[in-house]
Amino acid sequence: MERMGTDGDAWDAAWDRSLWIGGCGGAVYRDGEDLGEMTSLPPSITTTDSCSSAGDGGSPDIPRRKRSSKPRTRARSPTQLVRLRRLRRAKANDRERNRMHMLNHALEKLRTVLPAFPEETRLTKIETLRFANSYIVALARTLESAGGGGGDDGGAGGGVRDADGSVLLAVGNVTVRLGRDGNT
DNA sequence: TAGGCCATCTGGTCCT
DNA sequence: AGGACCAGATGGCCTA
Repeated sequence: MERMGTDGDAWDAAWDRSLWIGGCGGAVYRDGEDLGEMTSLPPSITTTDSCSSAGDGGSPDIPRRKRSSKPRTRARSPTQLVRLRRLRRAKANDRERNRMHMLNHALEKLRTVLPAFPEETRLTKIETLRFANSYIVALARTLESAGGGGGDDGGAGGGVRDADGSVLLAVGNVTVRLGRDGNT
């Protein structure tokens, strides 16, 4: 499997140009699984017969209403049902893939607004979320203390003003320096 | 080699 | 019926 880089502008460009898989054609079945050989269908897939009995009145005690000339669902052969199920799965996989890509894209954006780390130490997903949380708390504390407020719940630390006017923020076990112009 | 991280597939559930 | 969201399973890649 090819691993896709998720950094910044190139990713954005690819995303904007919709280069991501645009259909179900690319789906790969694990271990060459062939659903065509399935002998039973999941409960969610019902045959036309069962649908029609339920839909037309349910219990056998109740007199059946006159059948509409147009069936609610088209009759499908088992082969057609298997194909339909495969198609739906492939489409669901595609959507799920895109959903995760969007999630990763958002995570990548979040990384860019967090204080920079050396290139080699790219934050993992969980680290990014935790650090973002601590960072926000620390920034909020700094704002609060700048406005004369107080309060402390033992989480990320507040800011300490440096000699040159920049603010030192304790975010977890990392100290971040915010310059007077707001840069880190 | 074990363990961490990640992408992907999958089935279930809820909602429209 | 179909889409969104979620969590578990699986397998690949990388590093200590």
